[in-house]
Amino acid sequence: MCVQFFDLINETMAQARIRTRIEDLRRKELIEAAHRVFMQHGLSGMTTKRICEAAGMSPGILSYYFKGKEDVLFAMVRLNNRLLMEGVVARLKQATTRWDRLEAIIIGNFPANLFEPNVANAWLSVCTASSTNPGYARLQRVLYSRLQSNLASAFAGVLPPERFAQVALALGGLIDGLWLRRATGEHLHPDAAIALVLTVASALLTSTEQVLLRQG
Amino acid sequence: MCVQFFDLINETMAQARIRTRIEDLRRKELIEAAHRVFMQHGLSGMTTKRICEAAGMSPGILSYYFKGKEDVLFAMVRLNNRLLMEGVVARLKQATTRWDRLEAIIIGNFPANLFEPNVANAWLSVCTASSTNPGYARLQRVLYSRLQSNLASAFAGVLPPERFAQVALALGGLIDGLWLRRATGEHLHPDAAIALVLTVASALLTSTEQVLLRQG
DNA sequence: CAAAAAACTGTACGCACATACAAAAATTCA
DNA sequence: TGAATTTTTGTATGTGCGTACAGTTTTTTG
Repeated sequence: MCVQFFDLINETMAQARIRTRIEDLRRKELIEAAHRVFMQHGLSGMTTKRICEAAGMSPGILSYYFKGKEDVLFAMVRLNNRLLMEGVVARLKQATTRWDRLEAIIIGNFPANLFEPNVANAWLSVCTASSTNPGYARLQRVLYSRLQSNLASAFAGVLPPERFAQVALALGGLIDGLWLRRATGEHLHPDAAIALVLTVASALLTSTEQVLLRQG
Repeated sequence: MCVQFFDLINETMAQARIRTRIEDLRRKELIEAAHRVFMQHGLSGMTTKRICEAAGMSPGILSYYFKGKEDVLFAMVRLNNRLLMEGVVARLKQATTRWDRLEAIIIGNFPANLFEPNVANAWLSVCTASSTNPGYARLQRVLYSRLQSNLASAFAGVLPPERFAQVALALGGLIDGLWLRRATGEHLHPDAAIALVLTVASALLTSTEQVLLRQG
């Protein structure tokens, strides 16, 4: 969930007008600065002033290159997605059996360099804000459905719909819950989180189901 | 987790000075108004103005009866705890076997009248804020340890420490994750959530462990 | 029924923030 | 080089917020 969270459709990228090299550079710098501030201070602490400061620019520059704060945030989310989804997709492509795909999804949801309190808190910030902000809510929906379809690709043909819904909710919920725990500072190694989710997955699936998953 | 969340030690209550009847009444009204605002708008939307408005009073009244906004929040949390914990405690007392206790804990974590997007969002608000606010962080720690000790009382003598840690993390994480999913508006009946957590618990425990739990 | 105390009102102050924008600096171009 | 354009700066404006408090109304008291 959390990794998929950093995803967004690149629609605005497609209709982007031609820009100067400097404009592209500055936008990139600001987005990266926003990313750093976001990770360190969370969503509510991500002020325009801090972003500009982190980028080494004057406080008013943001409104010159972006429509507003939200604009930067969404650009930032796009950037993160591009970086993070590569790993997940690569893992999924290497997988041969359905069980490998399941493992790839779970492992991909706990990247060692991201499963940290700061990142988890930043993610929580957006989860919380999505209750009032339609933009974030839409984002959440996209990410949720991506995890869902990833899991569906792993379980396709093995689990009946009803049972798939149960397993997917358990695994997805557990993944989210572990990120939430990490956000509160609980000491939890990514490998331990992966192992736990896999343990639950094994426990939840019957032996015949597991055989099917490992051979398909 | 979420139910325990509304818990707080009644220390400030104990050292409370004698108050007029009106003062107690107004404080109560303001706390209940804060609760309503909190549930509807989340933590960040819980402004003093809105609270006073919801209580049908003038905007400055809050600073007359409370030290500040935080003061109201913590009073509100105390109130919620008193209301909600009664149900959980009652269930725990009726339980005879350890398995009954486990069921009581899980059921108590998904009260039908509370497992709703508004409440879940409010809970998430505080989870998020606890990363920066030490007061909220302390609250979180108390609630977490309460769930942990509740689970420990159910599994005592049956699971070795290491295995208990695993099961407790899985169940606690799943509970949190399901609340988080509810916060995003996912349609999820409390009974379904309870059933899911119980299913995972059954799947995670060996048959001999389950026998021990059901007879102790 | 005054006088005193309590309860309440509305406003004003200070702060943090997003955003807009005029002016200045840097860069490009002819 | 000198004008035109782009880029950057610093600040100003407006908003929303928590809080304090002087003043007003209501209640209690003797």
